[in-house]
Amino acid sequence: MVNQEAKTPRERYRAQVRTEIKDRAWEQIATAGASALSLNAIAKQLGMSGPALYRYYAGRDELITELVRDAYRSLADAFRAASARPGADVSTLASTLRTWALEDPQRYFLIYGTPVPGYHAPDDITAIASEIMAPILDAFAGLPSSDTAAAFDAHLEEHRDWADGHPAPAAALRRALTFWTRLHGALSLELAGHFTGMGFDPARFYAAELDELTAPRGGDAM
Amino acid sequence: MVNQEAKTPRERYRAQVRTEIKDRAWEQIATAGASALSLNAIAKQLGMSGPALYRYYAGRDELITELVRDAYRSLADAFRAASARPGADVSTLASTLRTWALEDPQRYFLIYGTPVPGYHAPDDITAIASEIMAPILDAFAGLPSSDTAAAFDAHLEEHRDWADGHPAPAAALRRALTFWTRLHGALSLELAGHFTGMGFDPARFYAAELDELTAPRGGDAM
DNA sequence: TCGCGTTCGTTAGAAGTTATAACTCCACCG
DNA sequence: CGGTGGAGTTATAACTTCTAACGAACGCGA
Repeated sequence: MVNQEAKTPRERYRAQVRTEIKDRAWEQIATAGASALSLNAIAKQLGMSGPALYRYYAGRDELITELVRDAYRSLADAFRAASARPGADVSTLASTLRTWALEDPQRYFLIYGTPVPGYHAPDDITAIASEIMAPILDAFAGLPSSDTAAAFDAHLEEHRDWADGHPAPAAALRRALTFWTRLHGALSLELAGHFTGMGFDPARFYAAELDELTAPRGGDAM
Repeated sequence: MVNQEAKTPRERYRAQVRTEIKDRAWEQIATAGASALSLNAIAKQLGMSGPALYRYYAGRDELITELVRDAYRSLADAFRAASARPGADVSTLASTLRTWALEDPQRYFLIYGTPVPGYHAPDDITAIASEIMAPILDAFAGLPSSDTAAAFDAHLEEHRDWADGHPAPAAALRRALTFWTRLHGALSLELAGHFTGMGFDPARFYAAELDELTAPRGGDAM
């Protein structure tokens, strides 16, 4: 989307049709979920019939993989932009995540939802996934932390490869990890509709979870 | 499964075939996920061809709904059994949840995974869902709690319908809620494979999260 | 014990889906 | 201005869910 360096008119056209296909795919996914995505329906919407689409994507899997890649990149970009804002902190990231998720729940589930047992994401996608972790680590590395050594911190100190050379202490790593998992827990259950009918406000619960995530504790200060 | 009161031989046979169908469906779901569930394949495995299956289930949706119901009931039963064990506490429930989830990840995702946008679960299923909450509420109601009033607790006091008349204070309700969402966050990300390649032990992280869930805090004692 | 009706399983078929193969045709590049 | 490669087409195969119509078997009641 950024590098629109299309020299030949053919490449320009091809790129345009590809994004058009993805746009329709996102519409379908937003309304009916990823499992209901139909290449045929997309082709019809574009005015061309069926197999023409295979000139642009090798198949359903390749299209979905591309959408997953875009979703990851979108979230990574949102995080990067949010953390670049002056005065940005953990709370900024949290609200960015929630806003991004509510913007298109199915896009969120495309990343953090039910995985297909056989499928393994390509390397460049997992690279973007780790790119998402960086702003979170940054945010927690700058936060004052008076941790007592939780048992998990020591374990984490020996397995900090995923931090990708980030100089944060193990306690910050753990905080970044819990930031991720707890907010995912609250968010995915909300988006999946498991809170409907319970009455309380999901946004307040999310805020309460975030609050506990940032507030230092007394004894085992998290 | 419990009430095997099948009077007529026809009903006996019918019930047996229905469970046979569900067994094959579970096998397929465990290996290929719910989206790849094929009624035709199940019929072939049972030695009968295609449309015969519609005598037993009105369609794919009804079969999946039945599987979802069974999954909920299975988890509810596991929770009930675990909380009935002498010395059972919050940690017991947590390990029960994790064991149950690891036993069949796709069954877990059938409940807490990506929702189909249009679909709305029948009432009896949501009833079982609230039945799952009861043991958690019990466990936290019995735990000593020195909470300062978090803003969310007050909000929760006004929206405690979902607790279904449980006499636990709002603080316990919040703890039960966070128990659910945090463990779901850690568990679903693990099962979805988002921890693979990060190096650390998901079980230890799960234990650390549980630890913080049960340990009372200093200031705002959670 | 015998018949009749319910239910089961079958085949046929419609309307979808993904995906491949073969063919036409136009646009662009040299 | 011609040749080539890419775009889009139809036809086809192999799937899927699901409906309709038919036959056969099973069991209940007389």
